[in-house]
Amino acid sequence: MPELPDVESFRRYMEASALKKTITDVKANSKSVLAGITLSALKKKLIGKKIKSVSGYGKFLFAQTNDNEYLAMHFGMTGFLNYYKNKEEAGKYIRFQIDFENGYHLGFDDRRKLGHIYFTENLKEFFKKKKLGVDPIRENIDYKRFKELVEGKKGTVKSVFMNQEIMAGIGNIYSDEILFQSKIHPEYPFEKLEEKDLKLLFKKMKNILQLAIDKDAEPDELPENFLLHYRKPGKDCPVCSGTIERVTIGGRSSYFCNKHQRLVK
DNA sequence: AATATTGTTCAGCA
DNA sequence: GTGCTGAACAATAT
Repeated sequence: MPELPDVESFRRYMEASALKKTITDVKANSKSVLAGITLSALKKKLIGKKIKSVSGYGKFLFAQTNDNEYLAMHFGMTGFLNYYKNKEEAGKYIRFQIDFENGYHLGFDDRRKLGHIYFTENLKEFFKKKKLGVDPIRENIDYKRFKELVEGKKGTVKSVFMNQEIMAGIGNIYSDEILFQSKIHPEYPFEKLEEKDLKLLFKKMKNILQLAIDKDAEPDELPENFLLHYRKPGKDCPVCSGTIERVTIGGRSSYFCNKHQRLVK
């Protein structure tokens, strides 16, 4: 589930496994996995180098080399990392792989091939090119900053939270969760929100993302009454007597409670 | 067998 | 310029 909390767990995983080891080879098994760089160019950038640090921003993960350049990863819908030694431990859908001097490999596993690998010399430039908005967690934004970011935004509440150009990192699952816990319908017009709604949304956004990060983005570790355990039409709402319904926004399924998330106030 | 899926991007349209 | 919709990308899982 590669939204912000998931990417943060990948960051820790990579930090714990792939740091400070000399890279001996780089492989790409899928035509579409590399974006904006060829395999031969990437090899020149990585072989013989080490990863110095790993950082996250929005749904991107960045591995900084000792040349102060960055391998950037976006995990699409089904991507994750797998550090392993023996072939038997390799994931089923490894699209990209880094080999280390110690005989271990870091695999980029991505069943649906919607993830991409980039390389950049400059993070700021990369953010700009990707039109990446502010990461609410990594920048630890306060309410004032949040208000500035969403000032004047139109469209549905859900689409504003999903829009990576406004704030980076929140996807379908966590935007639904934030709205569910804030008791706001996903199709409610953003511009009609009152100050108290905005305050609640901000608070829930911070709380939910931080809790998910603390729990390593493991759904089983998150509270039983979170919507993410009930993403199916007809399920009983875990916090009231309502029923979970589904509506399509921006081509994605939004789940919400038909009783405590009202479209008309 | 039909339908749904954690993401991004782009064309077309109002 | 804004926002919405659908399609494309791709491969399962239920």
